[in-house]
Amino acid sequence: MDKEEYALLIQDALKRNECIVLACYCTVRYSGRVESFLEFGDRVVLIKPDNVVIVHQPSGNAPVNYMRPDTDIHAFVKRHNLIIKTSNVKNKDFMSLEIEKVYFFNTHKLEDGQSITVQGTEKDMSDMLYDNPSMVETGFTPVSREEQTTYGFIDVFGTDKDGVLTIVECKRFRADLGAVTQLRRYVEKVKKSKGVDQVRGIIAAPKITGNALKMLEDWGFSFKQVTPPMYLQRFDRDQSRLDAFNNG
Amino acid sequence: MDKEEYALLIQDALKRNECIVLACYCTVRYSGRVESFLEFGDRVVLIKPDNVVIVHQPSGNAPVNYMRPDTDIHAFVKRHNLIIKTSNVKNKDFMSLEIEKVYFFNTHKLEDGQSITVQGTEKDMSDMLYDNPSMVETGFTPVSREEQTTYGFIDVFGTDKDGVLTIVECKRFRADLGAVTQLRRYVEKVKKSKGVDQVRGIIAAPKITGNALKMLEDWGFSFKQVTPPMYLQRFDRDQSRLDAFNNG
DNA sequence: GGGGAGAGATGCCGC
DNA sequence: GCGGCATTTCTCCCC
Repeated sequence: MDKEEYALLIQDALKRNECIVLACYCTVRYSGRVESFLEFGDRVVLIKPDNVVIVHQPSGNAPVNYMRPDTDIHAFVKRHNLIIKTSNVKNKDFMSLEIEKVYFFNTHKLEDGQSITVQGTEKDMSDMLYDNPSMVETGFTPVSREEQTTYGFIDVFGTDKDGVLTIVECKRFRADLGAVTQLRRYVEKVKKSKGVDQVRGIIAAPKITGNALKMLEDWGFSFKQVTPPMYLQRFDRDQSRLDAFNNG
Repeated sequence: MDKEEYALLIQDALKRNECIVLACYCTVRYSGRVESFLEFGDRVVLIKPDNVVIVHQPSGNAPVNYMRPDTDIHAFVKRHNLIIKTSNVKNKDFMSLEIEKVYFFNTHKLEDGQSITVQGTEKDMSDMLYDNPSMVETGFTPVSREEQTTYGFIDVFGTDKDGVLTIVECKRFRADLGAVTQLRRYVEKVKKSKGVDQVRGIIAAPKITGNALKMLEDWGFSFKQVTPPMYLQRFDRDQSRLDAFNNG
């Protein structure tokens, strides 16, 4: 097919708000938060009805270049190549594709009103600790959850068996140095805000890095190993369900 | 086309290591680091030669679900629907698509040995400060860059006009609380490691959040406003080049 | 829109 | 593989 025809097909599809997919041999130039250039090679281009443009190389998880929603998209032929020139003035983003060859091209009207549901997030973990405070330690009594406005985003906030204010910071995977400094900021905020000397800090996570544990102990905080609600449980103790997933 | 045929086409394309793109009406189920489910709707599926699988809804920048490289991919028909079942045992990741209708389908062999080149990263910014130390402050003398092994990843390390050890932490966009705690960790490490009382800390960035600035000053550090090499310069003062970009 | 924090973050580099 | 960190991070939520 002629490149002029592809340019027209893209223009029509954009007008009809269709999704566009093409595979091609092209360069990619981007200018915005950084400047980047990608020499000629084979790529897949996805243009969505909300005017997102995504460019993928044949390998790798992440797109090599992209434009965020509400991008202006123009397709035309210049010097015998198909040009897709995109700009998002609001984001100060610009991307341009120079396409020498189109391998395949398709468009279709796509509609999808569904939203993904996710379970096993950090929020689920803090809910678990709130509902099962003994998982933190004996005598721990939660007072509030997601104390956002006053002290920051404290996951679980309560008192220990001696009535001392205690802040619990949850991490879903592995607590790192950032988690410790985060906890420390909360503890200091609460100390100042409540005017008390003693506020305990606990990190609850399945694991913690060595440096983070050292810094945690240097600051007088402690680590409580907690397995999040469904983290790897399936794989550790319900092999039959795993098999069902594989073969089902 | 029959769903059995699509299953065969996918199997063949996988064998030939081709890139596969399809638009379809499907559900997506994921189980791994979390569990997620997405009800029937229109999506675009991209399968790459390195066995990455990416699922996009018709809107939004990011994929709604994905599988990382080296995923096992199987396509077959079950209960009149096309199933794409993927698993990555190493990552303990599982994703399954149930496809009721295929809108379009394409495969092609794609090859790309190119790598993207990027300018304007934080590394470029620390290079600029290393080469132009007066941008930090008068009398600043860089000693080393990327002091990685001993103290962490210090961007620029040097001495001020009085010979006091000075650590510069660069941020490409806006420095936040995390940047301040990061700087603070470096300063403390260096103090301890070198056995000196006084080590200065400077954050160099185009802007800084209010809370971060307050914490910075509480800790006796300082902020130096630095415009990164090409951040927005094009837009501010070279309108002609911008127009050139827009018009091709 | 700023600001803070999570994310199935990802990806890179160094040890 | 762990660990620390940048990312055109993105996204959500609250102020």
